[in-house]
Amino acid sequence: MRSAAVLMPEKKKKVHRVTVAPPAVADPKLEALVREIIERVADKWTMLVLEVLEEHGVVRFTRLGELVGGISQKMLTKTVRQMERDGLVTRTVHPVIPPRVEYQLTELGRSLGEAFCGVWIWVERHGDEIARAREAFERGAQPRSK
Amino acid sequence: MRSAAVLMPEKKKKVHRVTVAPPAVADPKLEALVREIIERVADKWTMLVLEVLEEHGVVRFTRLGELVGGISQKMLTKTVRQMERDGLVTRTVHPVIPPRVEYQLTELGRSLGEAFCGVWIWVERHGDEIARAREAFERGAQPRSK
DNA sequence: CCTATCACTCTCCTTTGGGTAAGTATAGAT
DNA sequence: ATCTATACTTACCCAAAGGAGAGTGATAGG
Repeated sequence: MRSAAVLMPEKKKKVHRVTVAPPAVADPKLEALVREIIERVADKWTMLVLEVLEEHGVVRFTRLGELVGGISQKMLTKTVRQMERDGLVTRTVHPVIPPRVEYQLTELGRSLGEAFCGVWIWVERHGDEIARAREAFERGAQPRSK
Repeated sequence: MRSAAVLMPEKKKKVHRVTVAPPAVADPKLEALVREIIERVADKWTMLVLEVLEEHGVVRFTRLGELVGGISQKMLTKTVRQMERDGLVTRTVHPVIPPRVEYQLTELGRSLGEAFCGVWIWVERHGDEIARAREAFERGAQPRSK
């Protein structure tokens, strides 16, 4: 707000340091892989579909959507295709007249589901603690700086 | 592409069924809570910050960014604030001159980190299988419909 | 005086996520 | 002839995610 730059046109430059935090990693290529998988798997819909398929076995498209709940056909298709591509589910098309497509987890998918099991349990067990922490935080209204 | 609707202006209506998949849930209110927590926690940055804090203990802002890698200050601040709000981390401000702020997991945060442990292990163990499945999928080039 | 440091915040802008609605193909039922 | 059901795809559109980069405030050190 205080016209400062106008007074000294070609000076500063400042460089200002990058905003993205560079190296500091221990294992570059393994890290990159892990990073990518995490990004793919740490997705709301993927986790939800995974859970549904884990406890319902073989499910067809529309039913899968109902079980997941609140997902649009578009996102369901996209999620399931991605999971197929990643080898987490199999997609079986029965060439009958009203089309019938069935999805189910592969061995790989099932193992991922099991790995997530701990998280589901955690959520069921500690979910309310988060709710309480959030309320307390809002109430306390953090006197951060200023 | 073939002007069909113009020929019969006020007829069909079709309703076309909703696109979002309604009820079909077993436990509405618990489901909603779980859903919300999952959405909050199944986030790339949250998972990454959680892991870094889990294995480095107490870390300050810039260092945390470097350890996570590839995160912008903006996202780091946001992620960490949210985690603080949810009671997963504590934020300690030391009122010294170049500011010094330290982050560390709470007991709750640590337990979540442990719950995710299974997923980290899974990724390390099966990550390459996903990579291979993906290649195979691309190569196979799915002859779906058409 | 200038500069650097830290932990942010703010603005600007592009990319992605994701919902809605409609279209498609096909066969059997009405 | 029209309707229905299934599993999609496509087009349109808006909102949120998230990067780039500059600004801030206080102070110690050159």
